[in-house]
Amino acid sequence: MATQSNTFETFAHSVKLAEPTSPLRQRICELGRPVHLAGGSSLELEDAGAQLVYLTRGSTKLVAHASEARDQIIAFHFTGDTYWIPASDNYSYSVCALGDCELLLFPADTFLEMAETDPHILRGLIGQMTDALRRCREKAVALGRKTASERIAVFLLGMAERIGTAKGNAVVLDLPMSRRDIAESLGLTIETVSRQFTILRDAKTIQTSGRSLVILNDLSQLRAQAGYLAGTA
Amino acid sequence: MATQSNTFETFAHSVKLAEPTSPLRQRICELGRPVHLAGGSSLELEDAGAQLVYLTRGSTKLVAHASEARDQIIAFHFTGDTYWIPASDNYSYSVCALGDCELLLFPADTFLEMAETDPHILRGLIGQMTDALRRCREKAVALGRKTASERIAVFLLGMAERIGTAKGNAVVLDLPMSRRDIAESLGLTIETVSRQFTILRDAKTIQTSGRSLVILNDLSQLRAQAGYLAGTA
DNA sequence: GCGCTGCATTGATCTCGATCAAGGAAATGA
DNA sequence: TCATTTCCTTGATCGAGATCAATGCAGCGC
Repeated sequence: MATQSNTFETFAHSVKLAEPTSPLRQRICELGRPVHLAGGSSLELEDAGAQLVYLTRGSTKLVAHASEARDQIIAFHFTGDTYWIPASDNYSYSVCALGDCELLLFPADTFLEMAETDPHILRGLIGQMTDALRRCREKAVALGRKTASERIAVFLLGMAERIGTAKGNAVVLDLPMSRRDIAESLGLTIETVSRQFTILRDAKTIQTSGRSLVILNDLSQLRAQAGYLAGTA
Repeated sequence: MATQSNTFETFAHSVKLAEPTSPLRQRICELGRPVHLAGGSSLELEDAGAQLVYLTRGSTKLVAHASEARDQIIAFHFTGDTYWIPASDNYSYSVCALGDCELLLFPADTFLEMAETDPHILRGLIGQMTDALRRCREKAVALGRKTASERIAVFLLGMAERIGTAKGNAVVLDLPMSRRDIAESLGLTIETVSRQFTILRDAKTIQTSGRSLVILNDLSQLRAQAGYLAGTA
């Protein structure tokens, strides 16, 4: 069907697969399992090893499950992102849809085996991974050394960059994740997140409307609050 | 000189470079800059872009500098490790020697350009990066969701795996990093780290001798304290 | 419309780890 | 050997954010 071939189309473009006629490309596309995930539902992998995901449409959260009811959201992903789900080790990992999603799922080891001969794909993957690593390291700094208000500023700026739409000097954000998700991503509680939003609202740095709409009125204020190294653009 | 050629030798082995006669291998080895770092001294990169490091001998810490005097140690590395130093973005990064070190420094972009045609090397790099990413994600869980005592347990178990030597049921650790380093790696203060060591010592879970020697007497106790997912080996 | 349910906000209190402040032990150098 | 410095440990206090507890509000089915 049309949607499905489109799925492979955009994926092929994203990882720089060879032209459509290439046998490698065909083999890889056959490997990919298209999955539809309804909002709120999650992909439990039951120790199937590391997976490579291409997110065709929608937003997901990558969650690490620690002991008890303590989850840490490792990363959010949006339409067009390619990312790894690690095999479960000390924690188990799952992907959860924030809204309805379409994704392509590849067993990472088989994918790599197939791609072994194609430097283009490998190079593309390395790019994806350096990106993921950079983001994860920045997250580690935030979780290890930042206050609640700094973490919120970092979060909002990060979201602005990835899913914000400019509107004059302001940026409009339609957040697909709940307050709980934000809290679990930032190592805080829902209440703290909510209080920080209130503070920013009172300071006119942001406006909110309903549960998901946030307007960032003062980006430079947010940057000043983010605790970034002075003199960084 | 002998040491230097050994340096390249072990590096070539680590990233699966082709046999010694290969011209690519020669070019890559010429690209690598051997650096000696005295204990405590650090490699400031002054925004020279991302770097690839091969640590021939010694231990290093990879530090992210956030605003003011707040540093977060992203990772420790030991003899034989290959790792990326990200280009500075919102934070600046530096590598600091915990003791005397020998390392090989490559500009990441040039290295990748050269390696572009060699699937073996690319594949090796992907392996390194998935490892780094897994560790960084586990660190994010620890920093975001774990108590001080859990973090210490995670740290000790991690070190045991990487640089511990088994001694019967116990593991002997000769930690190359200071309490301050441990604190900066775990998002805690020196005092808290010290207190947690004292608690573990009082519980006979560990013994210490001098500043750097730690003996882990009860690994299963540490594992139980680490807050790992139940039922994980 | 109305009531139900789940999410978000706000307030009161508590707690873990940070901060402040001394001591004590180990490495370093004369 | 002793002095100096640096690092580590221990104690007392403080505070940011967690926890506990309502209350408010948005979305949804009826």
